[in-house]
Amino acid sequence: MYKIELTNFFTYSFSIDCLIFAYQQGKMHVLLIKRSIEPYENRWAIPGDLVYPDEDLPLAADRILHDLTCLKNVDLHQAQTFGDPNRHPQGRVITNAYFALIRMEDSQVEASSWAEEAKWFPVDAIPELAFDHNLILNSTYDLLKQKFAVEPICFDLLPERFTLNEFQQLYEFTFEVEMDKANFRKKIKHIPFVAHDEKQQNVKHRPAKLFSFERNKYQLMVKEDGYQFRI
Amino acid sequence: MYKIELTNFFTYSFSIDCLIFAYQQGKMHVLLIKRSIEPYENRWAIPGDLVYPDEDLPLAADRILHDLTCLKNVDLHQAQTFGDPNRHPQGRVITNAYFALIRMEDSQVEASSWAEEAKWFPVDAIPELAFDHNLILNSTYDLLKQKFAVEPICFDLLPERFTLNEFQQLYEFTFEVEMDKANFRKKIKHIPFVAHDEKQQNVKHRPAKLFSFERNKYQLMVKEDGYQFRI
DNA sequence: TTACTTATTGTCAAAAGTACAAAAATTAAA
DNA sequence: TTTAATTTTTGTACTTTTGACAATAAGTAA
Repeated sequence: MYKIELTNFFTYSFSIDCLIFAYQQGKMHVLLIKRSIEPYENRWAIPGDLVYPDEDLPLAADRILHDLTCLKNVDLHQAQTFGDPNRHPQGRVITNAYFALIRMEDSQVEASSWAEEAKWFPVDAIPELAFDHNLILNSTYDLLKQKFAVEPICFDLLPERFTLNEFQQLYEFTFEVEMDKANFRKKIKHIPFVAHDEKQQNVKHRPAKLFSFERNKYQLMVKEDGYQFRI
Repeated sequence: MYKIELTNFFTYSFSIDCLIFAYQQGKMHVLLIKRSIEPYENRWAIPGDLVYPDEDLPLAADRILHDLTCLKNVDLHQAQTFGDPNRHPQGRVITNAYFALIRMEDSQVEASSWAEEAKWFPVDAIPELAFDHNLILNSTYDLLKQKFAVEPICFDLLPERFTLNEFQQLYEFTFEVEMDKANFRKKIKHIPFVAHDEKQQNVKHRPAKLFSFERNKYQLMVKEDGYQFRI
């Protein structure tokens, strides 16, 4: 009985949109695709598609991202859900945003399926997108910046080995502040880094030491000492 | 053409679950209802129901909460979305959690519609709930604690006028720490409070001064000085 | 060798945090 | 009315962190 009522509500569909961010040349970028289908044909959009009726959300997010951009093994985090009844011109589609942070140079992006083209855009120069995708992008980017301060996700954007200056530049860009180098180093003293013997190459000045974020140690610190990452 | 394809995906329904928290007698509580319908008849559950085909999510959250518990004018915040294909025994129902913080004594709760009963449970003594509601409750409570540290939402739990000690107790409960009274007061110096002339009543010792959180001033500080609430 | 550039470390004062103590305001009992 | 008891509120001395700025170190290029 109730089951019959339930089917009355089968008038939505549900999609996932994947916001892939990368930091390159001092700017944050986001990966967009050009739609080759209606609606909004030829418009730039966040890669996203409908979830299969029997598909779990995290798996759907992986599949959809791979279908459209060929990206694999990306660590997607759930963000907000957008459900304005009029957000899709052809019916009710509620969509759940997921985001991930990646290193552009380590990732092979290739448009596929109904994505005609895939391209990185600086977040401060986004064209008018399909659907409510500008809203989704802005909200998710804000959420991202909030998470930056309390979870060590920013290291997904940096090379595996980075200089403290690269880290500082990312920090300054994200929080829109400037900091003294010496003071920044004091501020991050508590973060578990490995210092490598290796140094920066091909610079015409004193090369900086390379560091890595020590994820294992971080997880241990969280578990054992209740460590709270905060920058 | 695409439209026809889209209807193939009309095999979900979408619901909203409302997690209402209140702090009473040194403990956090959450409002649950007893289901009078299948599935999970007679089980305790988070108040939630299906979203109408044409209804926006925030409005649906308000309506559903009111339908089941008679609560009105509650400030609901969006939380996570749960979409395990098997979470509902009668079909695919993706659900979006919303949460709110309220003062128990200011709120008239009354079970209504298919809710047979509505009752407050301490979060550390939750029975086995319908569907995946234990998971939803735990995840949302964790999220709540995270938000506590960076948004001034905890004042929704306190009386309009509260003593600094009441505030401290809520703080200590939430973050599971103990603090020296004097030091706590220094820590919160930056938060915009109004000190009232009024004092605590009916205590058999020196009565404490009453304070209120100054929301207007807070919003101004955020806007003008980029103030970041952090405790 | 020297000039130049950026990395890294150090210093000192101010601000914030920590541990503990003292003073103040109220009730209840002597 | 005084005193004890209780809790609020303020103060103090010490430690740690932060912020502004200077000094030193390690490279490149001429």
